[in-house]
Amino acid sequence: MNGQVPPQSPPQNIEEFNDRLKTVSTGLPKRLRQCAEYLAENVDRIAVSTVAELAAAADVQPSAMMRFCQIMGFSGFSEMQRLFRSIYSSALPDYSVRLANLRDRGADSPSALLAEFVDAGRMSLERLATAVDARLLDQAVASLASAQMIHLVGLRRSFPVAAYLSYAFEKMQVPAMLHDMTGRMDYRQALRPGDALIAITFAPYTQETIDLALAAHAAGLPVVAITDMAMNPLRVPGIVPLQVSEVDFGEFRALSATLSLAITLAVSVGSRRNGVK
Amino acid sequence: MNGQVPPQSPPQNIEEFNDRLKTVSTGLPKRLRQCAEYLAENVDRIAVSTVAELAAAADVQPSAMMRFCQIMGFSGFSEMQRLFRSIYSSALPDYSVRLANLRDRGADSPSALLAEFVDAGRMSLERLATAVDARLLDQAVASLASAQMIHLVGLRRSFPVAAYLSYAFEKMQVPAMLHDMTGRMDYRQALRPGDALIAITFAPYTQETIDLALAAHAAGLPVVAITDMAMNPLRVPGIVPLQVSEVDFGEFRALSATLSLAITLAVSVGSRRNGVK
DNA sequence: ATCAGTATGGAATATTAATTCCATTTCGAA
DNA sequence: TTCGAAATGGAATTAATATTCCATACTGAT
Repeated sequence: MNGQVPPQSPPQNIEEFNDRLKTVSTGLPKRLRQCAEYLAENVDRIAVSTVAELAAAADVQPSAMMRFCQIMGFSGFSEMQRLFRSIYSSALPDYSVRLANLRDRGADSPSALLAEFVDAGRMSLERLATAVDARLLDQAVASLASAQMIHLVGLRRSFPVAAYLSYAFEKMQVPAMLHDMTGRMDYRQALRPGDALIAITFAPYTQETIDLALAAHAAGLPVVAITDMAMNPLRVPGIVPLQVSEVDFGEFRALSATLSLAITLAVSVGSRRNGVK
Repeated sequence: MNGQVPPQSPPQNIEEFNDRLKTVSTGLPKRLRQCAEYLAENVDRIAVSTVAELAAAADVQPSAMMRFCQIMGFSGFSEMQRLFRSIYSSALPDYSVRLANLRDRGADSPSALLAEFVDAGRMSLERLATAVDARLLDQAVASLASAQMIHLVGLRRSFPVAAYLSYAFEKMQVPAMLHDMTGRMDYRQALRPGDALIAITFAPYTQETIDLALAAHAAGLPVVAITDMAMNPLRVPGIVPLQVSEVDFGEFRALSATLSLAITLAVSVGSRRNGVK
């Protein structure tokens, strides 16, 4: 019954894929139905598996899977996989290129720029939601919740984040001290046993932040680091690393993801301390 | 120096991968460093790309990428990819599913909270993108671009925004002054003809911010107000109102939309001043 | 039970990607 | 400046993977 594949343009996105899956899957013979069912339930595996793997998991022959791909409107498995791979990495198209294009078209009006930042912000938030390590987050909250005083350090680009944390902790009556380095004074003698520290720093890393964080760590205080990449100077054993990769635009980033993470940390610590559920 | 790869067991998970990345990346030659940097920032692409694609994106030859994989302790690219593919299929389906998972971990867990903030942030950004008045934005940029000096005021909850603007302007060498009210001193005599002011305030409005903004306005300076509601104390003729309605969660908000608007303003003003197209 | 039309399994082939190898270039010490 | 070692680019090789093909097994109508 499904021998002849009607010449059809392949699905371009998940919705089209699902639609086609639905319409196609009525009256499919056994093996092809297995394919449909397996793929419907395991959409996320398509991007990272080979036909052979998927076929084995669906308990059919690779050739059956191939036929199914064609019935779905793709030229073959590769084309289908291409769709899912592109969707998967949609969280990171090349922003600088897009922006360059936008500017070349003379569309550098403030509103166009805003659209870019909004977009970048949304992507950053999505990445944060998918990439955050819940275990590390729990760990960070636990170590901060029992601290006598929470020291905050973040300079230059990261200063707003530290400042916001300071505001949030004050609101929740959690003792916190913002090290803003005014007057080049680094109140590091304020770090006392029983305290903890949150350090926020992004490439290019600010030395003062690193120094204070390492000093606290050396003194045996719990340290939580909010940073960007995997390779950063605060990646040392014992420091809880919370990684945020903000999609940025040139030298600037909107800090959406970073602030969301920070506020989460603050509220979690605050409610745990105050016994609020 | 990196010719001989010490026989080493390959990283088994992201943590180990990151650790190894860190230790390895000191004193790497040019091309290999490019690999390290690219991969560090694009970890999520590894699962769904070919060596050739990654190499091209990192602007190196495939063989360089292969060498890097070996330095990382893998037998080759395939083994490294295997690690990321296995993590992918277990850890993250799609974003919305992931959010649901985060929430499922218990209502008061940090991860659940993070999901809420991420969601709130996204909604705020969407609203901002659709609700912003392009004309007012243009007007704000125009009046700021010609100012001699830009004064910034935002206290308490809004302070991080003012601080970030201050950072951004400094980066772009636009003269700006952050009125942070330390020591309860309000340098209002610093407001001079030819200057302009950006005031950021949200309900409950901080009196000092209002005062300074009104003083500037009375002195005939252009004033741009970043605020929430339509009815706010700065809604007076002559003050350019930029409205942001941040969706908040509990008592706190992540400021995603506000910061995006702020950074847009800063970059627009900066590039108009510096004549950058 | 027989036949025509499908469906299926599995091996054969074509394609694409990973990996290696080596000639050439670059870098740094003498 | 010269030499040797390390790094690099790119082509050649090898391995893996997708895709096709066809002989065989079903299925259901007569």
